[in-house]
Amino acid sequence: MIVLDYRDKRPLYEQVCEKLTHLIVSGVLQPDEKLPSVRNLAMELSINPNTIQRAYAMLEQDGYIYVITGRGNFVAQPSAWQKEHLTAAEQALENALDQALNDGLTQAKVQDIVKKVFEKREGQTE
Amino acid sequence: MIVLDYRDKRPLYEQVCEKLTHLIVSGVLQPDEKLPSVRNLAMELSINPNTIQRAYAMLEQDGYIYVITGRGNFVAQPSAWQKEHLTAAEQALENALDQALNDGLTQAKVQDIVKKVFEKREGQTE
DNA sequence: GCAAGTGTATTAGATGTGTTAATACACATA
DNA sequence: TATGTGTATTAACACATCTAATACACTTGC
Repeated sequence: MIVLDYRDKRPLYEQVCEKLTHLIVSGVLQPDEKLPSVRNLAMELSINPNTIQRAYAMLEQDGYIYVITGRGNFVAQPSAWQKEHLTAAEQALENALDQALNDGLTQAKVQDIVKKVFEKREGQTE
Repeated sequence: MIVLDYRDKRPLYEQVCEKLTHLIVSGVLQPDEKLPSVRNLAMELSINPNTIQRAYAMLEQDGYIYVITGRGNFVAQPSAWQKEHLTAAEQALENALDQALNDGLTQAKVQDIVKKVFEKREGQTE
């Protein structure tokens, strides 16, 4: 379900958080679907339950999952996270574009890269 | 010359590095211009000289500055850093675009944001 | 030559974050 | 009642960051 990258310098709980978010947003994990228990996922990834707990707490904080004590963690309805998720993604992209122009990339070069990334996608999923 | 942001979660030496890089790339600091001494900049920013030293070492490593022992640190010629700086910026933008599409932004939405950022720039420097 | 300013190196300590480990408790379900 | 669940707490360790205090070699100007 998840594979950790120990070359990644980010904290483990952040990686877990990001990968689960991606599974949720992409629809691999459906709304109301039960996530692995804290202890099970910790076992599977060979890390401490506290680290999983922290990741789940962040996911709940951001509305991606909801918790029922004694039962488990479940994927929240898209209505709970979709809007904020998209605006966050938009903000991140805007910042990246600003940074790119600050770094001296021309508008033409930026458009080239946009086109390149789009074309790379065409060849894959669609 | 530089203002640190203590709300920023990144290390101080990284902030110093980034801000000096920006001053160099944008031409505010000219080639062969002398940078503030390690001790002076440390005093000015009220941080430890070791932290400045670390930032300068990274800048030298990346080719943005050169060092003459006993004299100081100086801005390197653009030929020493321009190419790698641009390719790094291109790679960063490509990653950001990939992330944006992974996060569910449509190509149309991406183009909207690109256009918006371009227009925002027109109103400023040009 | 000497003093002052420069980069550089070293060692030690304080602090904060991430992670693990070991428990404990409350709740839900079969 | 037993098991699986989330949650909370405390301690310990590793690591990165940052500070502090020195020390040394080099360059420059007097």
